Parts: sequence; C-alpha cells; structure tokens
Amino acid sequence: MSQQENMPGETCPVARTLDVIGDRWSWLIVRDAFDGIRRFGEFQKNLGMARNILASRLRALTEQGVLEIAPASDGSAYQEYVLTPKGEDLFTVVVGLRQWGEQHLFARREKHSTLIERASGKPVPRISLHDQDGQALRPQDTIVKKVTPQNRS
Amino acid sequence: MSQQENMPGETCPVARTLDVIGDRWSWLIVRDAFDGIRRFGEFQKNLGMARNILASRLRALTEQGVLEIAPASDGSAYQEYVLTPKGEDLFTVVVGLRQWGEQHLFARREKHSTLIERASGKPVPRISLHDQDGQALRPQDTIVKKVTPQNRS
DNA sequence: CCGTATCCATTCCGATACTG
DNA sequence: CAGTATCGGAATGGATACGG
Repeated sequence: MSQQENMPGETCPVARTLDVIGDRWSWLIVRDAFDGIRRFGEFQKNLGMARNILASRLRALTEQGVLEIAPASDGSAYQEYVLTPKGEDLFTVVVGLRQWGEQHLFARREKHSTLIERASGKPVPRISLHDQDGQALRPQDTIVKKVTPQNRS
Repeated sequence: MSQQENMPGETCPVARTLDVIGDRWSWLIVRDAFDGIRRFGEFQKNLGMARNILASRLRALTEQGVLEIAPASDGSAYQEYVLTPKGEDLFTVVVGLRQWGEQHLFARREKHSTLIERASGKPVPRISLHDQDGQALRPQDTIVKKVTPQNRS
C-alpha cells in the first residue's frame, strides 16, 4: 500500500498495455503465436524457457483475453493456445518491434528473418504514422491529451 | 550450455529488440521522453520508480543508443536525456502500444489520454499495415522468412 | 505429451542513506 | 538536484521431479 500508480485506474493506455504484456517472454509467446505455434511443447521447445514460467505466462495471457484455449486440431486430447481477435490486434506492435530491430540492431549483411507478403513474396513495407490526410506524422507533430470519450462507436 | 537461443547472434529482430527494451520501465521512460521529459528528477517523480533502477535503465538505454546525454537546456550544471534518431524510431511502437490499450483495455466511457495532431487538434488515426499496393494486410497474409540481405540500401 | 510443484540462484525493485 | 551504495523482500528463471 505504499502508493497507487500501478493500479488499474491508470489513465495511460501505454502503461496499461504494459501491465498486460510488459515482459519479454509474453511478447515472444505472442510472436510465436503469430507464426502458428499453438502447443505447449512447441512454445517450450522453440523458446527454450522453463516450463513453469511458460505455464504462468500462458495462463496470464489467457486470463487477459489475448490467447484462448482451443481443442487440439490433431484429434489428441490436449489443448491449444490461439490468439483471440484482441490478441491479433497486437500484430502492428509485434511488426513494429520487428522492423525497429531490423533497421537498428543488425549489421548491414547480417542474416535475419523478415516479414513478407504470402501472396506476392514481396517484403512488407515499413509501418508509418499518418494524419487524416495521409501526411507522415512525426513525434513532434503530436501531443498527448487526456480525454473522456463520449459517444464513440 | 543448455542452449544458445538467447545469444546476441539471435536472428529474430523481435527478440533482439526485446533484449534492448524488453521491460516495463524502459518503455515508460521512452514514452515519457516522447512527452518531453528530459531530467532525472522528472522521470523519477513522474514514474514513481526507485532511483537506482531509473539510473540503471537510463544508463542501459544510453549505452544502446536509444537516449543520449545533452547539456541542460536551462543553464544548470546537470545533464538531460533525449531520444536519439534511433530512439525516435520507436515512435510507431509506442503509439501501437497506446492504441491497443485504448481499444482493448478501457471501458466505453472511461477517461484516458490519447494522441492528437498538434496542428489540427484531430486524433491520430490508427496505425495499420498495408502491402505495397496500399491494401490492408492481416497476420495470415504474411509469413516470416529468413533472409541474408545482399545489397539493400 | 501436458502441466504442476518444488528447490535454488539470480535479478528486480523499493526504501533509505550518502556523496558531489 | 543528480546519482551511487546498500539492504531486504519479492518475483523471475532454470532444472528437475512428479502426476493426469
């Protein structure tokens, strides 16, 4: 009870998002889920993480509605973890993490994975921010303001 | 020596990005930096975090080239921490975190901060992924592929 | 195969005290 | 103010062993 900045009443959406998926393992699990990983053992083998930590992360992400449990697609008696629509909406963030890493964290000729369009085989263009007229928007062109939404859809 | 997936040679850009800013505090520091926070004491007061943790995060982010030290703008003898161009490129990611939180983590009428265009006062449109022809791109329209860049700019 | 439980080492974090 | 040092509690993470 020392203080209350971390309570659910936090009004900054960035902070609230980080309360849901603020750590490295959770992001990697979501990344793998986008790549089609669904089974406990696949996550564990692919990420090389401890089984108890994986279990607790899967439980938390499920409770938060990012993942959901589905019956095994191969007829086995086990479960699978798949992204919900809410979880799929994290795609732009994961792609943003990927593109920033590609641009700033690899040497010129260094091998890395990248995202390509399935249909055409062409690389996915970089995400960028635009205003309502389609003009590129830089950080200094924006400000953060507190609002109380009234009648949004 | 159990395995080697976490070494710097990691070929997934998402994982490498998370090695640089994989934790909650670092993201909140970067968020504050975008909001114009520059001084040690401002970060500390605004985030309510322990001073030693703040110091270590600022040091790490500076070593990684996300922040850089600048002389105080008010003539005092102290330093300020400002985003480098590399750090500013995190803008789309931070905005992505914000927009996901706004959409999924707040009740309909609940008060929260949001991003608006400084010039027009209008809200910044949602980030989205498009292919090279401007068509919206969903997760299942893409695949991750390993490449060795040859002669990219 | 899943997933849980337990043990142990390491890190994280907050509070406080201390130095330019 | 800005930053460092230290201390104790809590959470994290890895390895292993154990039951559906």
